[in-house]
Amino acid sequence: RLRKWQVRARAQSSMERNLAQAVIELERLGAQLGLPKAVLDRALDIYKSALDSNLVRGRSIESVMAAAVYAACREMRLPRTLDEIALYTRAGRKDVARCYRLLLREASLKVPLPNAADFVPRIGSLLRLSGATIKRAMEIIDQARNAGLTAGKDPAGLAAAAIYIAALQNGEMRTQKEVARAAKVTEVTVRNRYKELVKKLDIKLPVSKK
Amino acid sequence: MLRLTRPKTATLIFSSGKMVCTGAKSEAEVQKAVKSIIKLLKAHGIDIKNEPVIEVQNIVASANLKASVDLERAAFLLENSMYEPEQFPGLIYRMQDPKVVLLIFSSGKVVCTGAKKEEEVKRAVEKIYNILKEQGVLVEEE
DNA sequence: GCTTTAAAAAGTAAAGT
DNA sequence: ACTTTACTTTAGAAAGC
Repeated sequence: RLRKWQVRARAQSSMERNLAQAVIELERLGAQLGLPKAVLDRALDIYKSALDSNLVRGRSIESVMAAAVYAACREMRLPRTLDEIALYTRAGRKDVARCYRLLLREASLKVPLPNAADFVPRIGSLLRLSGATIKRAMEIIDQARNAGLTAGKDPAGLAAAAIYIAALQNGEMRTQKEVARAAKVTEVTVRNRYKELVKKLDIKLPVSKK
Repeated sequence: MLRLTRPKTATLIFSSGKMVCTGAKSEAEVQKAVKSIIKLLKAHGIDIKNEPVIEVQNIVASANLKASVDLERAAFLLENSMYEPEQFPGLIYRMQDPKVVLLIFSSGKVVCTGAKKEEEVKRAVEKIYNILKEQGVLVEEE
């Protein structure tokens, strides 16, 4: 009986130690990514459930926490790409992605599909665009979705293209390079998405150059 | 661990005598590849007395459903699926009956992997086609 | 668990013209 | 801008780390 008690105490203390380090990791990630407290709280909850499902065994606290943060961001529709989060962790994005898949399967976590519109506000504010342009970009994304042009495409790339078009239409032109940098995708991706949107949604552009 | 290429295959050869042959398009191609490898080994003074026992471990096949797929709805409706367009454009569907994994794309193209028999591939492709059709996520065109 | 091998799908990326 | 090469995902076996 004493043995049983000791085993339980040992397990509990190791869990507490793990959690304590995880919180330190969470605070570091949260500060570097500039995430609101609500997201961090949710990430901690996800991490705790992962801990209870023993899925942290054998992998780094760092990657599991990064995966939990990514999941929390998606749940709260606060766009952060997996690569962005992986940038601040020692483990590579491959490891974080693996932990994220583990959370989905083993911890039966349900995360909503990423919506390109969720990326618009942040990209828009980085480019100091007006509310009207941001609204317009979201409308374009809605149209694209209804036209079935979003399947399989990177939401960040779609958001970037929609913003590029909206800005052009509202006379707040930003270069493809600027938009690409803000959205963290390449110029080529912005260009490809932009061309497809203009063609298939027959969007008319103001005095265009090419 | 050596690597050779002949009839468009790559083979890993282990000291135990076991080999892993990949890249062949048919079982007949595997037979040809294994025979030529044995011939090659013998030519280099390595004797092989037993006949090779060949087992198919995995078949990778591509198919075309000839209809586009609404991946967002499919991801929502299918239980064993994973769709993360941020990381990969295809929907990953783990089928239990023929135990295979299917990568489903919005174009209607499909990749089936994990099967050990051609018949399983056919069954799996027909099965997802019907599942997708019943779920109303197939947009027949053409 | 990781490593190596091959192939397909579609998207994104990077480098060289 | 276009092209080429390459990497993302999936499965499976082998033997060793």
